[in-house]
Amino acid sequence: MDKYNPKEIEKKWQDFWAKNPDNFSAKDESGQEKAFILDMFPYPSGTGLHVGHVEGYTASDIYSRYKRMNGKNVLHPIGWDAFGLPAENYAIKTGVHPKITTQEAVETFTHQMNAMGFSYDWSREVNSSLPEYYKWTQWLFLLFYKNGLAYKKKAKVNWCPKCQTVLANEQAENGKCERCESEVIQKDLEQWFFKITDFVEDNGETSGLLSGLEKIDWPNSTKSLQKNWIGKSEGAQFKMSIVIASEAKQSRDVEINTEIATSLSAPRNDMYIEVYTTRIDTVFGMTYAVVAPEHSVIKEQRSMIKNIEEIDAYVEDSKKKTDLDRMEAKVKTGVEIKGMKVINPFNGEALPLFVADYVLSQYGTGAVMAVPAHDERDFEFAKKYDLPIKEVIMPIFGEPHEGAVKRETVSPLIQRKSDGKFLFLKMKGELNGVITTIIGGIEEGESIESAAVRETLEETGYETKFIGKLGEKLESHFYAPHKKEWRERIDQSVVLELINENEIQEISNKEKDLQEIIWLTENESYKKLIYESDIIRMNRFLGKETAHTDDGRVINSREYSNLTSAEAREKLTAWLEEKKIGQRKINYKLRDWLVSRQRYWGAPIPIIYCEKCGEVAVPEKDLPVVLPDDVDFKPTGESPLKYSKKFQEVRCPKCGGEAKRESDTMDTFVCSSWYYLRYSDPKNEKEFASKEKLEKWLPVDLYVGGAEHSVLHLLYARFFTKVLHNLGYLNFDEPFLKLRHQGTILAEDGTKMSKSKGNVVNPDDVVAQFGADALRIFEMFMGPLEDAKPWQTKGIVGVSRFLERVYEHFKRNKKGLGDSWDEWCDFEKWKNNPEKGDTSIEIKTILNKTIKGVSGDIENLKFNTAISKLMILFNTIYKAETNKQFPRDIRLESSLSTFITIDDYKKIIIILSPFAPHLAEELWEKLGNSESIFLQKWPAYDPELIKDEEIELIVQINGKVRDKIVVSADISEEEAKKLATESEKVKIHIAEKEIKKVIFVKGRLISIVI
RNA sequence: GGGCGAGUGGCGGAAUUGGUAUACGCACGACACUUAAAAUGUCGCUCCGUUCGCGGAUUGAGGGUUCGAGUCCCUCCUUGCCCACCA
Repeated sequence: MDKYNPKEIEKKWQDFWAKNPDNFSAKDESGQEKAFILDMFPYPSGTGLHVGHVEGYTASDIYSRYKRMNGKNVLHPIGWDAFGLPAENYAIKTGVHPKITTQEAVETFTHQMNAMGFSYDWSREVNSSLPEYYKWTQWLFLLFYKNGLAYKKKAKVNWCPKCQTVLANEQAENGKCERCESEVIQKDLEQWFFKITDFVEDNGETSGLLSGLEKIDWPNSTKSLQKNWIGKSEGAQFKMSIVIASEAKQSRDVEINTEIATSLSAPRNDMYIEVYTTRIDTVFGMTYAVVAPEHSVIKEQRSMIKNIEEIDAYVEDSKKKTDLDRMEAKVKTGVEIKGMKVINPFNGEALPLFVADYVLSQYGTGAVMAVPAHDERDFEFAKKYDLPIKEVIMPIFGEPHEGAVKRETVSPLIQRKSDGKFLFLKMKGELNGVITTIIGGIEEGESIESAAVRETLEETGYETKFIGKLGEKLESHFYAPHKKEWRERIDQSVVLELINENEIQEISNKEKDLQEIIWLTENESYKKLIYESDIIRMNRFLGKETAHTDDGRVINSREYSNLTSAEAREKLTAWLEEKKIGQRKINYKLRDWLVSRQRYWGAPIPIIYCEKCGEVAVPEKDLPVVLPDDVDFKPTGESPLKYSKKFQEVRCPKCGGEAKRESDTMDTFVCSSWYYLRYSDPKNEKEFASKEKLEKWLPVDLYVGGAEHSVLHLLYARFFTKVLHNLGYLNFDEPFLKLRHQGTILAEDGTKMSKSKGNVVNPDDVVAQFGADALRIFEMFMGPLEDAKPWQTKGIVGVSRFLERVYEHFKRNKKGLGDSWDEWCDFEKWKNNPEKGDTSIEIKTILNKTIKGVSGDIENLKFNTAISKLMILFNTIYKAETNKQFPRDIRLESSLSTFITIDDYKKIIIILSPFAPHLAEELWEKLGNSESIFLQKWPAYDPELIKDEEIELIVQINGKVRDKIVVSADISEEEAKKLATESEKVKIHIAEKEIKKVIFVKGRLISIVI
């Protein structure tokens, strides 16, 4: 037997698995418990598989093999997300048909996947670009259409001038095309949409896209990305009447204007704008209002607008701007609409109205109330145009508020008796004749300007009050109890500064005076609740010149003053509803999904336009609408399908008259939104999948794929599942119960791998050099599955050496010194060796521990630690056997003490097998087995054997490790204490001191406090 | 600007979820085998000190809770990813 030769071994077993596909196929008929383990199906690109693919696929492969060996009926399929722009763009450049490039890429991918030893069930392979697949994509489109969930609408859409197609909002990142980076422009076009917004909230029995997140095991980051994308916000929408500017001036009186405002409910006044806000509690701070350039008020009230030319010019100007321009504009721009004012219905104030493109037309009502004191954008705008800023929210200090962090104890210095009202202020100056620093509190409700700090000095009996502003000399006053009045003190000068907790600590170390003063006022109370975030909030409130946007207590708001923000929102909204001026309103950032594309390489939308009958669905019997082959790909702004006569010209299915086909195709995300369902029944010609098989295999138990799909694919797939659940086709409403992302594999220097940098690692090269088993193990060993990890070319030799050693060790464990494998491996002798008896206890223990550990690690997808445990197992055995060096026969003799029975040896090979399937099959065969190792049962561990009889008890003194003593594992506390105190090392440290306390943690440590 | 993570040796990373920090691997060093090198094997490898027994420090910095903190709490710093005028 020769050296470990992965090339030979791997080829051999890949051929074997290809000839025995049943080993890995999912059994429709089996009564065993199912496990659906799914990889995100790849886009078969011309560049082939990259190391990132290999990472995710290896993880799911290990998991699948493990589950099969644990008696699960595993469905582990693969397929191709084969439609898409790159193939079409390549066709435009070279004239090679996408069908051909895609087919070639699929072959390359298939070849590479087999070369990695992935145990897919190839009998269930799907390809979204084949008619037998997209027939059902079209069928699903029609299902949506018939249920009012697919509709056509003229819409302002993101248009990529380079790709010559419409993009979904999700694909127009930062105003740039996701694929080609060109700037996206806005176009008005007839487009198809899916009503994804109908499924944000629960819909009958079907959980919504939001609430459904709560019941699935997904990474939190992915859940929160989806939540943010949906962007739910709860607020109020209300009408503000528009009045002629000159009239508004006369009616300052609140009563009158409130009447005008409330009279909006009457039909005689339809002059109003409607605004949406989540901060109705700040409504009394409104000092102007803003509409988006696209807002209808500009078109409808032209006669009222005095500066209409100026407004038109501004609107024209912002129309020209792309979304990118608008976003990148550092300074907000806008123009006042002269000649009209809007009335704040709450106080009747007439306020100026602006048009500005910092307001988005697509969100809410396209109009907002502006509260510069409490909104950063409004603040910025108000500063620029010199508009008034009116504060109506006061932060709350020293009181529980949203986001407050409760802390039960604080250091003595800032434990002050002041009824929970804290503001950390440092007063530095002369106090009672001594230069000193004190830390003071502020009464709730007092603003910093009126009463800065109150301090009671108990030794004088006088309460002292300092009045002034931060950074300035304060006036100090004292309260004379006998006169019951405040008097000014002139003998002290104190400067007030804001400080944070760290500084308080520093002061405590440096200034003893301070401590004394504080202690004088302090000694009754050591424990107090304070709120850490107060310091930050206070800094923000006092420090920067900026809007402060936190909730707080409402001020300057008539009868609503003194309410908290939350209370005020409730009451103000109720008032709006009562007066019929407005109502509660929930808005979402998520908009309906634009699914039509003016492209060739996608599934045609199965709709026919007839002059008589209008829009007609293609009848089910006519599906699929096949994509024609003879098409000119050159983009024109319209779908290439428009120019295929054969495709275009069609009879109306209703009236038989002349008609035309819809020439748009579907977004590829439509194809990938349901492919996981198809795996359950991939050959079905009558249904997208039979109900019975869907119920057998779905939902997906584990889904592994890149985090870049956190929003698009994963949201759309959930939407599809919810629709199908809602319509009674599925008995589950979340498709993927457990989701894990593989982390990005970075280049060696920690940057992203990219073709342009030339630092892409090609898995083929690694396989050629080290073998697939080595690459699999290496990628799993690099670190946690979900972390981003840099590639380390040198690191792979470590796992390669490990595999070599496994192979070498296998050889060495055999009897005989001949050269041929048969002579090396006298298994009969090994099996029945009467002198050897059982596996040595040390090896048995570590083997059982490893079985337990590796099993647990695979369950938790912690492959890096699983591999390290396997390495430890082999190192232990190997080391024990090689503790004597050459000559070889002595070494073999020495292995007597580490003898392993053939049954235990089998267990070792089995637990290695999911990681290194080729090597494991090879060794398994060499052990004389004819059946594949992957048909074997995963070994169970013996719980008796993993218990340690003796442990190393750690002895700590005052938290420091001072000794380690070997004791029996179930040692009692008394015994442990006795043994510990008898230890010489411990005696030295205890010396004469008294033992105050002993903490005993069974089986682990004993901690002595002196 | 907002959201979510992460900071542990020269490097990738481990740590039973509050109980021996640095497992496993890479790189590095010494030795063995060799004419030599590679390969392989054995030993060493956080830092500082050391009389070679051991002592001290250490998980981005500072503070807190605890008998005990990489792990929990607070502040600050650095960094990654995603979102970004959504009222």
